Amino acid sequence: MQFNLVSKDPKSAARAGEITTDHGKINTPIFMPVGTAGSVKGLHIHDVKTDVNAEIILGNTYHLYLRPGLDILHQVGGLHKFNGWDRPILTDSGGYQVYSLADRRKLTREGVVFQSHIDGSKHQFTPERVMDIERTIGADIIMAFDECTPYPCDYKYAASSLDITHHWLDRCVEQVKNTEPQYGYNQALFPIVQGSTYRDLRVKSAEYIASKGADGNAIGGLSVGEPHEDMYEMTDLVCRILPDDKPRYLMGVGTPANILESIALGVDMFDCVMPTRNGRNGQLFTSEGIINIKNEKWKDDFSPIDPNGASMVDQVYSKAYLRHLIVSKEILGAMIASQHNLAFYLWLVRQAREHIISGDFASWKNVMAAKVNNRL
RNA sequence: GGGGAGAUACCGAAGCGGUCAAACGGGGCAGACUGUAAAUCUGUUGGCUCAGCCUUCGGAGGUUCGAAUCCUCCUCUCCCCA
Repeated sequence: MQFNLVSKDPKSAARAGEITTDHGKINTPIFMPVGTAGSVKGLHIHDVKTDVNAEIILGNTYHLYLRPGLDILHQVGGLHKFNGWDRPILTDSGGYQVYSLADRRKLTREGVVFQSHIDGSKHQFTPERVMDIERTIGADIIMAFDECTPYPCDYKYAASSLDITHHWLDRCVEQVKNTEPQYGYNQALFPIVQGSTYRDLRVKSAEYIASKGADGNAIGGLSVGEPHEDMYEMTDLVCRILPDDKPRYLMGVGTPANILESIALGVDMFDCVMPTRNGRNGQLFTSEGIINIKNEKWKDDFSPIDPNGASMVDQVYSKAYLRHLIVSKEILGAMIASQHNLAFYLWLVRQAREHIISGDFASWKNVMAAKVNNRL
């Protein structure tokens, strides 16, 4: 994997770049649709590619390991072959499930024992095991196994958790070094900075992660309920330490405004379930602001979902029709809303990239960040 | 013509003398959702000058300290028999 910086914004830390993988190039800053179980919920892979114009999508190690399981993924030749997506894929390691499934797992320095949310069966995830699983899934970018700490998180816990995450990272690096990709293309390991909302822990972690010389670096443990100011403060702090010539990935972020602000701090990659999950629940993100399409006021608004929208669905369907579909719990409603939101997110990061290259990102960002936060 | 059952808030449906402005569903309205245990979850849903008051359980009377709940008549629905 390679990263080339294309352009830097003179008035902020924003940059435009290009990641090259064996499955093609990724223009940064980029938003990566989340496809936890091997599918971007509600969308055909064809639409993710040609309508949303996604350049890379996510898969999840924990979920894919449980279902369909490694046998199937190995038989078919990896996730790309399985779901038909021939562009880059990134897999999260299950570190987020250490957080979100906290009441069904036991964490030790050795690893984590999960109780499956599907059938209750027990499974052990160690850094070595997770690397093996990510090898079998076959993503282009594989995430180190970490603990995403909750918020709030007391200092003592955050510090000891960080120590474990760093220890696990060493083991991930070692395991990746000692194993080969299974399908003939390369896999890049991204380590993850943790440290909750504590400056000294974040600095310590960022310095440690930077010292590993990975192809790209991630910032985790944010957007878990902390105030936005804390999230930006930590992101800023960490971005100043992580190497400039490697992509920076802010995990799990976020709202359109979060993404714009974080790009300004030097982040290159994002992922979030928000466009799909919130879309299914009737929340639309548009260039003019946020719409709760379930609200009564849209019932007779026959204008396009988003007149400036980048997706086919924006032109074809009206707000009133989409409201009807969502309110009626029609599957198509969830599909349209998800597709619209993802297309908007991808449009937004493409715009950001263009403005970084043209040199007016900072001023554009300030206007746009306010606009996308409007409640319509 | 004869016999029986029933009418409760937007809808369905509990309640069968006080703790009932009335359970529970649905619908309506609003909110939440950030590396997806989420096509999920939460709040609210008679009115008002709102820790109190007013009007409500088909209609009109009545019994009672007190009625959605008991009695009488009326209106309307549904079922069975002829």
